[in-house]
Amino acid sequence: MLLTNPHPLDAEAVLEWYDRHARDLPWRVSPQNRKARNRPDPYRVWLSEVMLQQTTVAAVQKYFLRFTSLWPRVEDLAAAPLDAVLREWAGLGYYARARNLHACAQAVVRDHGGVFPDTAAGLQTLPGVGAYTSAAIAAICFDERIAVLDGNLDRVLARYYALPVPVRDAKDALRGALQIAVPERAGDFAQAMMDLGATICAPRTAYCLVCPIQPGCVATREGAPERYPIKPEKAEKPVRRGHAFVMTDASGDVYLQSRPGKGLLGGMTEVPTSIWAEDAGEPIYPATGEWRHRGQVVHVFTHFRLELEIWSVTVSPEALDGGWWSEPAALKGEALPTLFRKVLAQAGMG
DNA sequence: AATACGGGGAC
DNA sequence: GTCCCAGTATT
Repeated sequence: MLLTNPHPLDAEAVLEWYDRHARDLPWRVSPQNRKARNRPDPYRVWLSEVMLQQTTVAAVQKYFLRFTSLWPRVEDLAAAPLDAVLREWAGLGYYARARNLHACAQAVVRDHGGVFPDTAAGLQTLPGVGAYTSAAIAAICFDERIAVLDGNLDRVLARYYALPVPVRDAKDALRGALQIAVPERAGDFAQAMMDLGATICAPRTAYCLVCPIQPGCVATREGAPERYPIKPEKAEKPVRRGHAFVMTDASGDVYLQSRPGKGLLGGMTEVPTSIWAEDAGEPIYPATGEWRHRGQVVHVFTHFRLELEIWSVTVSPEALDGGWWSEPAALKGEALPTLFRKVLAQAGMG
């Protein structure tokens, strides 16, 4: 893919805009503060970047504050039990991130003396740190002059070059075009471009009149910047169906168990369910008792839609093994993903 | 090159 | 309802 815009990306204009309009975020060092030679803590930047993978700033903030309060340094996180990390990550989604986060903290402590590598190449060897995150940390923490290409930049550059194909078919070309533009203030530039994408060149609306790179933007000149990026058509989500079983004992405690360590919701806590398939089939109750149907929970994952029939019962706790009984007041602290919080709420244990 | 992998915020 | 978000690992 050849990018034909004759106007190079104007990094100076972007930085000038950023100096006046940078977002104030808990993991960020302001451009004014950076000019006083202050750089952010790589641990905090890494933690924020992992949390922000496919996740909005709004959703991340309270998790970031909680994690840094519980575990202020990478050694603290490395020393924590994985279960504790999963409990705190519950609700944020993409739970492989939490498992990799913990493994990464331990790798930094064990293999790097508690100090994060200071290059993108070194960072990318760590668990859960890929092309984007390694570049972001290297630029933001160490001003490595490297292209930091995330979903925001995909959109900004697709518009700037009026990219006629889906971004995934021109990733290398976009990275190359961006790389050439990276200035000495690489960290501020990376954050500036992401702020630009989040606030000016937004997905549904582009506020071109206030955009610092509007003069070179081909999509703006064409008159319909929101037309870009070109989207590949998305496949229809299949539906899976099943049953979920909420058991309480005489004292009102709820039966919980752990999911397998990998795969969907890996390592997280659940109530027993049937297999999930195209047909729910008849419920096979995990214990005998007077089961009551409590309606349905619908939950949409990235690649399928799940419809669970909810059943509840009061049982005596003998014939169950492998799990544990949790007091209702303790449910908030369990590693329950949103799906199973919805299931418990539907069963009256919310 | 495709696919698996969550959840919620903003409209 | 829809869109899509500071992506990575696996196949």
